[in-house]
Amino acid sequence: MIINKTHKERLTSQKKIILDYLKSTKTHPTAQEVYLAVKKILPQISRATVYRNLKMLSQKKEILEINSEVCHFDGDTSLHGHFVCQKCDKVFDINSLCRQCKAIKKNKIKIGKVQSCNIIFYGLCKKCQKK
Amino acid sequence: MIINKTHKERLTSQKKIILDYLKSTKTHPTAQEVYLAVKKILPQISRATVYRNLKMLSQKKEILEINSEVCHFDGDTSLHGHFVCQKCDKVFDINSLCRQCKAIKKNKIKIGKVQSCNIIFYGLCKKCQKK
DNA sequence: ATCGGTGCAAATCCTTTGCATTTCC
DNA sequence: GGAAATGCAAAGGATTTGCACCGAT
Repeated sequence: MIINKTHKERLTSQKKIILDYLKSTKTHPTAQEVYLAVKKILPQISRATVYRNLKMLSQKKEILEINSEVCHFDGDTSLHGHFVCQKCDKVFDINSLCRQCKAIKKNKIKIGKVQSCNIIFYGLCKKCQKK
Repeated sequence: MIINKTHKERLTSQKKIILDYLKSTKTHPTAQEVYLAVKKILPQISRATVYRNLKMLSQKKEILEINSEVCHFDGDTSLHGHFVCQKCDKVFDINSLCRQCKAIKKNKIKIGKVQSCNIIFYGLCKKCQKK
């Protein structure tokens, strides 16, 4: 007799704090920045745990991975684009996305089934332009 | 008296072959794949040279960097998007980009000056869906 | 002849993994 | 109590760098 084991995921304090941090910030932190921020609350946390949780959370679409040159994370999973400054490496939200990108996101494409997207513009932010 | 030195870039056979390869293929190769392909023509080439040239060429916008989970390169620098299959890691071109993305690409944005963009959709390609 | 580019090997950086231990349900 | 998650340290993989030599202009 085969028993259907339900491998249930557990909510550890580490995971909760990582997710809370990402939902509360708008800075689009890197894995390293998440690690440092969470370390202030849980000083004994290891990088491995942060990486494992970030990977799991983005697989389950609870957070968004922004694959620019260095990977950033976003707790806001609504459809929006990003602007990355090539000088200061800051990430900004771009909320005005057109119908066509939204249509592609919603599977309206011949190539395959779309699950997520990354719309990134690179350039110099206002602040860095003035320097 | 200050002499304006013109640090002139040289066209080495290595750089030419790397660029030719990228312009001739539509497979969006990774750095490793470029290395292997170019190695067939120039067996003594080193990875360092490939990395150095790829970086230089994309900085000068002669090629395009596609920052998905693993970085791919594209010799076609015209404005277009990509679809990356999360199973087979193949990259497909998406040529229908919306007016708004084109407008953003053309600097019409408050956040800063746009220099390049990366529009990537992730999902399963037709072939992998059938498996 | 100059000095930018190359090849090599070592260094670095980011991320993953194996394993003993802890902790959530 | 038992599986899932953690912390640690070590491994892995991709990319960069230092340096002596080579070769394009």
